[in-house]
Amino acid sequence: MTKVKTRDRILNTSLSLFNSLGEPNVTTLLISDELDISPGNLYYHFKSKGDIVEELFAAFEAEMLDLLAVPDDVDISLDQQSFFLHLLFEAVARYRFLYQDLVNVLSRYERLQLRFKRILKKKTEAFRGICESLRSQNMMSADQEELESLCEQLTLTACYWSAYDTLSHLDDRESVDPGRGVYQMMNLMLPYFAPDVQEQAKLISRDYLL
Amino acid sequence: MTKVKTRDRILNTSLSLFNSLGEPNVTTLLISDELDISPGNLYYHFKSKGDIVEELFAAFEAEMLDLLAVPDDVDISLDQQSFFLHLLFEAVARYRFLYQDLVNVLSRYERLQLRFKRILKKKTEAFRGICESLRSQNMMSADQEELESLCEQLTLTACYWSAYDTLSHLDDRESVDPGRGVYQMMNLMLPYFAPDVQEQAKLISRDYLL
DNA sequence: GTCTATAAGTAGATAGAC
DNA sequence: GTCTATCTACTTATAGAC
Repeated sequence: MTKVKTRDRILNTSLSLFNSLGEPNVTTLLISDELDISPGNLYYHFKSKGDIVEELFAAFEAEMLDLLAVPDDVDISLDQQSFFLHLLFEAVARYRFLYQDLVNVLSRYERLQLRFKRILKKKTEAFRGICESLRSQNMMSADQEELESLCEQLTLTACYWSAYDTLSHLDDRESVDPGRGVYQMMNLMLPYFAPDVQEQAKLISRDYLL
Repeated sequence: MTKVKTRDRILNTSLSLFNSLGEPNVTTLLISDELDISPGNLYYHFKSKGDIVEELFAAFEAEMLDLLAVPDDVDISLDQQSFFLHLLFEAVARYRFLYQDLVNVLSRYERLQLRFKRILKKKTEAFRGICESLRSQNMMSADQEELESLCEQLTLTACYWSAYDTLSHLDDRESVDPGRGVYQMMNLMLPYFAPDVQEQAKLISRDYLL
């Protein structure tokens, strides 16, 4: 049978507790309690709480870098683009504990700072790539300054939408719906689309509102 | 001479430490140390750390509600609008500790949740008011759906710009420049402005880039 | 691999003298 | 109003038995 290893159970449970309670509020004791194992056992698998955080971060990082490795010499369709956004928001939502208390987490685990910033930078670059692809297909028009501002706005929104959304229902922090985020991102780009593309984009984005 | 009361010194120092180190990382001992007073003395003035946070929050809330009490039957000019944004970003920057670890702070001081959400709501309403004023002056055009999405985006950005900006320089967290934030907010509205207004808005917003 | 027991450290908060 | 001393509670982490 599929017997999940304790080590992985610790990671899974930690992630889920971090997401729902906030990483700083989750003690190693709570994690081991939730798993019905002893604190000592937890420390057999991870030499510190920070190690758990770092390993979760590494998984997040890997997913992100994989997702953001967009080939930049290919024409991108609106559908591909919204699908990309969808995946992006799902990934962020899965590791939302990082974003919810970002400054706090990054200041206590300093080694993550640079790596997080690198991901942020890649995100902006990916958005720039997408916009430039759309622009080269005459689906979008924006001057350099507008584009720069837009891509930063997209990065900011990709980061903080889930945290902002969480505010609306701080009571149950289990569920997060990535749909609204995608919708919002599409709306950010909308004004820069060509008229016919706008219509198409509106239809796609509304689907994400469920 | 102007002898500042200990109570106020505690508030000022706490605010400044919260902003630069993050509220969860600031202990009552650190605050009293910084002020060269004893921990006991601090607890003479405030019966708990939470009380300090709540009092700072109350000041933030008062400033915000005052600022957001926009009369909604008056025509608003672009200059007034950007000035409003400027004040808004300054106020947020002054209490940025709230935003940097928002979920964490609100979950530990539950009584602040509703009040914070109320401010958020007022913010969105203020933006809606401004947009509708501009719209009634034919300076702006947007359908209801666009406007709703835009106002939410403005609220999100007003909240998180300073935290996002902090990421770029996590090393020195003393200084925050509200200018970029205003620029970014103006850029969000820009596409919905009438052509001549756009030109004017671009000039204004660029001034904020310093 | 897993447990129990416990050390070591830190945070928030209080008591009582001056 | 301010100080010193101290308490309680909690968190991370380790030691050593099974």
